Amino acid sequence: MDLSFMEHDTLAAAKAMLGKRLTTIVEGVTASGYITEVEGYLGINDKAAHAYGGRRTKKNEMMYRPFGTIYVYTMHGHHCMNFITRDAESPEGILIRAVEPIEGIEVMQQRRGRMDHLTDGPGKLTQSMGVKRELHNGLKLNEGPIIITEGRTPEAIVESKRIGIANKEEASDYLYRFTVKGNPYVSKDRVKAAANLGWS
DNA sequence: GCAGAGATTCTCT
DNA sequence: GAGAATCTCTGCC
Repeated sequence: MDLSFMEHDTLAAAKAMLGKRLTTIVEGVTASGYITEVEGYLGINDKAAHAYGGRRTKKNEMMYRPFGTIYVYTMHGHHCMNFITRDAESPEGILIRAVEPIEGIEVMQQRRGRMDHLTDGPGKLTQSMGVKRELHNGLKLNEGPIIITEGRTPEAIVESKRIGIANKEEASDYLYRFTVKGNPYVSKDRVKAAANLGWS
């Protein structure tokens, strides 16, 4: 699909990312899900972002690549996946925090070593979908094993504070986390599932 | 060369 | 709700 919606406005792109179908093909196995939760990270001026103040290191180098680049980092032994927006002048990106599983449930369960809670968190979905820093950091969306295509449309979008950055001063209060209202496949909050899981 | 932190997850209380 | 597990990179000594 056309990725040009990621070229200019990161927060608009983050909201547009909800409902897109994310597919990975790793070790010959396909897994996919609808994106249900994302967070925006606004680079230079965002104290919670890895690129705050223009900080540029070996670890966050991929944030300075063009929109459509995949940035995978590890922390506490888990992998987190971001889609980079804009360009080298604006090192911004979208953290993919949760998806609703569609395809490859069995391999997700196998990779996770459990039957539920497969993709309702940033470290969980990368584990379920086989995403690893050493394999996928720096690749381009839709030019390799990680693909997004059109999916579903959220009935409504909920804005909330980002998770895990409580000590980032004013940036802690930014409402840059977006979830599909009524979809239970999201991190942290226990959401009462809507009849259609929040899709229109 | 090493201490410490981090956009997390799991388990137990 | 708190604490441990666990891994890489950064920053400072």
